[in-house]
Amino acid sequence: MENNEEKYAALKLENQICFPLYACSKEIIRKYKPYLDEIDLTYTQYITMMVLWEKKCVNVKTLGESLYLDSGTLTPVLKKLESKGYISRVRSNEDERNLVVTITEEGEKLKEHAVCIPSKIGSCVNLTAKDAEVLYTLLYKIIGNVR
Amino acid sequence: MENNEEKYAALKLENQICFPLYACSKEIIRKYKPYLDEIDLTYTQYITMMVLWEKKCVNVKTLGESLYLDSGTLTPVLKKLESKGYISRVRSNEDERNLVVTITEEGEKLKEHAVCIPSKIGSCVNLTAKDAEVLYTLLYKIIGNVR
DNA sequence: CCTAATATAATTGAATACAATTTTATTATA
DNA sequence: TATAATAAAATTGTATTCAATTATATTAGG
Repeated sequence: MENNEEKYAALKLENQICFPLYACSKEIIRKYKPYLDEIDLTYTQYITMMVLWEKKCVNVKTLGESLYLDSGTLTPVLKKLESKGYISRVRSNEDERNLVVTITEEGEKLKEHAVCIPSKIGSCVNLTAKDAEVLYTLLYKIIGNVR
Repeated sequence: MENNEEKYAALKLENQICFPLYACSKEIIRKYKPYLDEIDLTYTQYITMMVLWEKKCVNVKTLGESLYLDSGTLTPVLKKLESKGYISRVRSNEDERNLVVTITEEGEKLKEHAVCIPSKIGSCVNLTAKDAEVLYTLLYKIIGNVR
């Protein structure tokens, strides 16, 4: 009977690796909320803007590959960002299937108000540079393995 | 002008620690899907059952503390699990504010069909024992820091 | 004892997230 | 060229997720 105690050990929450990933992700995103509220963005809108602050212009497919999100998630996010005036959504002339997302002047300005956010989150997460690097490497290793 | 190249470095997706956490969590949960489909559970229902497989009986507040979820998320999940016959939901006699969730015989049986899942996910995530331990420790360190 | 404060779930509303399907456009092939 | 195959977004439906509010129960303080 005593080996029954171990038979289901792998099903215990404390022995999961995905659960703390899931919990950690949610808890950090929760920490973003007050800062993102100040610039009226959700976390999903924020990471979308990150891509656009860097690339200026991107189609939905490429954006989805960058963010690991599909058009089912991105379409409403992009429509919302468009309604806020931060991006434009225009079909490509070369290939009408492609929707080209371009950052606006307003969207560029928002970057100034967002630039202080990463350090605030960083001090809250509070890892050493070494730990952060180890974590970063492990996470992308997993993403590579899983996909 | 060249220091402008660095001014916004912290806003690049590649310099985030939360984004790979978020992406990694989602991608692993996606990997669970075919296995969870076989036992007709979603990931949220699965981690809820994990707590119940271990504790048999728990109130919503304690469950929420275990899973980092509130009643707004848990109430519909628990109603769904009840409709599937895996749990019962009964108000506590001692304190009518508390809803006591108890696993049923059917819920116990489900454990047998779930016990093979962790190893399948583990081989897909494919970390060494050492890496998994490092990751685990870092994640719970962050959760501790953030909360 | 009575009322204010607190505690616990449930409800509501907005925003994801994703699988599956549909629509439209482009490309490949018979 | 005509049609089949493929590709990109959008749509649909289900299930989270969470902040804020509400409803009900319990506890504490006067």
